[in-house]
Parts: sequence; C-alpha cells; structure tokens
Amino acid sequence: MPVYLKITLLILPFHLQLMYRCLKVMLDSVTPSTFLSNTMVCDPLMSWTEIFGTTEDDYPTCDHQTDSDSFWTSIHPEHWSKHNVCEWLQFCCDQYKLDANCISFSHFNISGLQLCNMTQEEFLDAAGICGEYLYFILQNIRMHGTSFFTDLEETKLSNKDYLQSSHLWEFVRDLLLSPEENGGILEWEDRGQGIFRVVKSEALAKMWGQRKKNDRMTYEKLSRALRYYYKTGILERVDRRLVYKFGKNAHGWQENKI
DNA sequence: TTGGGGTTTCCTGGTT
DNA sequence: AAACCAGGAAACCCCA
Repeated sequence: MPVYLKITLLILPFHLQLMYRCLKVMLDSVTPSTFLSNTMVCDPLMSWTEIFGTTEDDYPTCDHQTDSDSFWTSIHPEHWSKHNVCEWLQFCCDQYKLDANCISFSHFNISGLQLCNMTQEEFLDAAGICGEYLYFILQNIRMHGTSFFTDLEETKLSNKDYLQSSHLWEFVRDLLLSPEENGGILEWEDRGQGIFRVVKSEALAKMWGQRKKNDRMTYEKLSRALRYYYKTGILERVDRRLVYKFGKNAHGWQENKI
C-alpha cells in the first residue's frame, strides 16, 4: 500500500473527530442573541484544547426515550438529519400522546432544514390535527431551544409574542387566544364569561414545562399552580373537572378588550 | 444579601 | 382504578 494512502487512513478518524468537534464548538457557541443580531456565529479565538478537548469520544447520540426534550432543543431543527426528523416524530407521538396513525411518515422523509421550511398548511396536509400540533412544537423548539431567527417576523408565533408571557395564566390565556395553533389542548366553553376547558391536560403540562425548560412538569403540578390563582382573583373556581374561569384580576382575554 | 412573588414539588385526603 | 381536585407546607428561582 502506498505511504500516502497509509497516512490518509491513519489520520481519517482524526479528521472526522476534528470535523465533529469543530461543528460542535460552532453549535455550542451559538446563542439566540448571536443570531438575532445577525453577527458572526463563532468565537474565532478557540484554542486547540477547546476544540479537541480531552481524549474522550463524546459523539452525539440520541435516546429519545430517556433524553426527553433535551436533544431536540440542543441542536437547531435546521441541522437535524432525516433520521433525527423521524426520531422527533416518534418522540412527539410518545411524549404528547399523538396518534401516529394520523401522520403520513412519507411526507416527513426530509431533512431538518426542509422540515423547518414546511408551512403550517403542509403540516396539516401531512398529519392532520397532529400536524397542527407538531407545527406548534417545532416552532416552540425553534424559538426556545437553541433557536436563532435572523428575522423576528419569520413566524406567526413570534409576531404575536406567543409564549413570551411570563406567568402561567398568561401562557394559558395566550394559548386560548390562538386556537389555530394550540393543537386543541385548550378550548373555550363560554368565551363571554371566560370559561375554558383543558382538553389535553398532560400535553398542556408538557408545553408549559417546555416553556419553563422543565421536563418534569405534570398536570398535577400545573393544576396546583392554577389553584393558587383562586386566591388572587386571576381564576375562579368552576366545579367541573378540567374547567377553569378567568377572574376579575385576569386581563387580556376578553374579545372586545384585546 | 435579602425579601417577596410566582411557581414547583410533595403530600394527604377527597371526588368523579 | 385512574384521573382529577383541594389546599397545606416547604423548597426553589428570579428579580428588584
């Protein structure tokens, strides 16, 4: 075997590792503000040791059952492979109790970049009501994971400051005010009186948990937080399961006062 | 550093 | 039996 070929084979793994580590450093160094300001992505002054690290081999792996949301928010969806997209769909079905039968998986045999370029209508075509929900989850990851929009006008969600609310009741209110985007998690029972129903309790909890970067959130705990609002008049009791009503101190939910 | 608001976590007991 | 409701207690986190 020629010497140059031996050398090439010898250094090939090293090159692959170098490429991976460079890519990882680039991704890790990215922050939302970096992209929002349209400035350079990488810190140009990375040392060799920062790039190569030590000798351990920490190639990325994804166990969507155990890593929960962390993997999907650690790498921007645009960088997902076809396999990642497929795993993400499976993860969403498991995590949010979506009916996989609704999903036309052939429509999702695409890269992360192509996924990100899909419109809400295309999601609907590909997965019906689940598509609406998947679209919402994806936008949420793009906004709150390692998301980096170059243009804040890019989505309807950001236009409405959707999910920017700091309090739980505002988060709930804003979901109710965007029925086309909340995936049927919440719905009005009596719009005029501010009475609403939680349709998918655990999905709501997961979404709130995602908002707070807390994958241990449950409806049990979320509902405890909602019950605290009875004291402050943000919510009023409705003696029906999963039904709540906005109180006199809640604002922004009335149709004529938005 | 501290104190308060707003949860989050855990719990017991009750209801649907 | 599972899911939900009620509310006490304490921990936690963030912000001013």
